[in-house]
Parts: sequence; structure tokens; C-alpha cells
Amino acid sequence: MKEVRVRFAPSPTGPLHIGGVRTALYNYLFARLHHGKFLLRIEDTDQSRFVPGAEEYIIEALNWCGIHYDEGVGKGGPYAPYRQSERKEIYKQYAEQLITEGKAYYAFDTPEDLDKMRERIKDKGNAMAQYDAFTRGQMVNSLTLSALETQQRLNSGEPYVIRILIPENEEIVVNDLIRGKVMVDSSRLDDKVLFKSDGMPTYHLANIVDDHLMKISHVIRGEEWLPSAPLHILLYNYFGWEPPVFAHLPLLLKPDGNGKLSKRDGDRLGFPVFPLRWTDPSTGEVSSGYREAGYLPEAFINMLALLGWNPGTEQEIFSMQELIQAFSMEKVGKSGSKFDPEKAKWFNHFYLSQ
RNA sequence: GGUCCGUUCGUCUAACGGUUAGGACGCCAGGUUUUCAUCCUGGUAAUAGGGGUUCGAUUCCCCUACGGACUACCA
Repeated sequence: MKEVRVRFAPSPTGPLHIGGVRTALYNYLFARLHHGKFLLRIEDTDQSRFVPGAEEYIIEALNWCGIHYDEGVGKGGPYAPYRQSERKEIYKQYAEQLITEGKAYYAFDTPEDLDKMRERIKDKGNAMAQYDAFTRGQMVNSLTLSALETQQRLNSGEPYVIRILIPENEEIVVNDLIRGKVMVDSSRLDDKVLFKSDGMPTYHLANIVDDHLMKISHVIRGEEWLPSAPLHILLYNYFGWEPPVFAHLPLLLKPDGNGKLSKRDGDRLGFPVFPLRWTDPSTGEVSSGYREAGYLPEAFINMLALLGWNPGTEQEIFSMQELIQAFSMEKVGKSGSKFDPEKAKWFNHFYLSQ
């Protein structure tokens, strides 16, 4: 059997929230259960959203939780570097390879051009405004420009992006460990930007390239990524690489009302949504953390593990070792879980009295 | 709007065609505790709705409703 290699790949755009911690935890449990490797990769391809201290926070939080990684930022490993900003040179050649093979193209449209196109489509009563087979022919790109003009624009240093060329009417199948077969018609996808005008790759390109280069066997991530999984599969196909096995985890929801759990809910309902206290470097705003609120990491992890997964027995108290042994992706639920601060308190109370 | 995912007590969930639908949190009641908390005991409460399939549906299929995610040169 192929070696299990999984990764947790957060963006350093702020403190890691409990949903992220749970994703890291499930990756860790899965890796340990299969005697594989768990790595930490920092996806900092958006320089405009970089937040100082966020990366350090993520590492400290994982440490406090007892979620130890084998390779990654701050630790090194055979596939270093593990910070995407330091791997910048790697990505462009892959994007260009796709262009050479006719699977991607240069686009010179300005943000204003894109806005205009979207408005135009909206006015026509069509709600979906995508850069796709229906619109790409009207835009400024290497598909509509002559080879000579494209080359001239490139040579003159005009800003450009590289977009994937999505095929028409191709059924893409995502085989998900949690959701089963998910089928999507490629015509629904849009020509996503793979390489940005600032010289950095987008998430989609960097993620696929790195997962392949780092020999990731299973991609275990939040459900918010399910809609882009077909694009990722297509990218693996384009490169001729074997895709990893996917597992999209259900989301953590607000305790009351509806929607994804957010930082605001913690402030509003009076419970931490972060493992450790965080002070926003730009506003000075402080967000509470479980560690500072007196929670034991064992209680915090135990509580998180049971949010979206269950052992199939009536056991509720688990040490990290027990979690590793009991964990199974088949037992991960399909629906989102509302976070319950009361249950979190109960777990901590239990561990505190031990 | 479109695409995709989902739906068992208030909440987290078990039951992978046959159970009095189980457990935990919360809540309520009683007991213990000098008091509060703890702790113990008991109780409360659910298969979204409608069609099928089947001898039999929580479980399989379809429709509806509801919820969620995504729909950026963000991840």
C-alpha cells in the first residue's frame, strides 16, 4: 500500500479557528492511524492578506493541541521549503507547460474589463457571469489575440494572468471518501486564474503542484473546497498526475441560527472560537482562546474530535492515543455540526476533575 | 439566480431493512453536600413533509421544503 502522506495547509491570514484545528486534527489522526506522515504547509500566495504573527500562531496552536507534524514550516523535511512564498519559482513553469499544451492561456483583461463583462451578462438576465466557453471569446486573451500580438504584449511587460482552459461537456468525477461519487459537468466550471499578474500562483495551482511534489496521498479538508475539487481533478488530469484521495469534512456551524461558525459568534455568544488568545496586530483587538480560558488541551481536542466524528460506540472520553486507534474516515458525518459551548465546558470539567 | 452538499431529541450523535429509536450535553425533578459547585438517581425530548420499493422503512429511490457551501488575479 502506498505511504499515507497528508497535510494541513492553512493561510496565514489570521488566527487558526477551531474548524481549522479540527481539520488539522483529523489529518493528524489519519496519518498516525496509517503510520504515515503529517505535514504543515503554509499557503501564503496572497501577499495582500498576509498577517504578521499568524504563522507563528498556527504553529503554537498545533503544538499546544498536541498535533505534531513530521515535516513542514519550522521543521523542514525532504520536500522543503514548505512555505509557498518560498516556492514561487516552481509554479510558473507548470502554468506555462499547460499553455504549451493548449490547456491554459494568457489573459490580459483588466479588473475593469472583467467587471464590465460580468455586468453585461447580468443585464442579459443571466445570473452566472463566468469567464468560460461563452465569454472567453469576447475577452482579451491569447485565444482571441494573434500569436504575434500576444507575444508583443508579453514582451512589453503588460500585466497578464494565466487561465485554465476548461473543456466543454466533460463529466468530472470526484471520488470522495465521505461523500462518495460527486459528478459535475465541466461546462459549469469557469476558466479559473492559475497564475496571477503579481507573479504568484493562485491556491488552485500551488495546491495541486505542491500536493503532487510532496507526494500527498489523501487530501482531507473542509467542505468549502468541494466545489473546486472538480477543477483540481481536471488539473491533475492535465498534468498527467494521479490525483490524491479526497475527503471533504463537514463544516462547523454557529451554535444558534445558521451558517458557518465565525469569529463574530465567539464575541457575540461569549465563547472562544480560537485555541489561543489572539491580538490583531493592526487593530489591537483581542480574541479569547481556549488555552487562556482555562481549557486543558486534552479536553479541547476530545471535544473537537467528536464534532463530526464518532467511534460508533458510546465512549466519549478519548486520549489522543485512543483517538488515533478509533479514528476512521467512514465514521465522519456528512452534515455540518453546530458548535456547542456547553458540551465543551463539560469536557473540560471532566478532564479538570481527573 | 446557478452548481454542488446535506436533513434522527434544543445540541452532538447511535441504530449500515425488523430496536420499547440508544447514549451524551442541556433542561426539569428528587437525593447527597453547612452553602454554591460537584456528585448520584430519575425524567424530558427526535426520524422535515409527500410519494414509491418491500412482508416490513430512520435506513433504499423520487419529489417538495428547509439548511449549508461555492459562485474573486482570497484561500
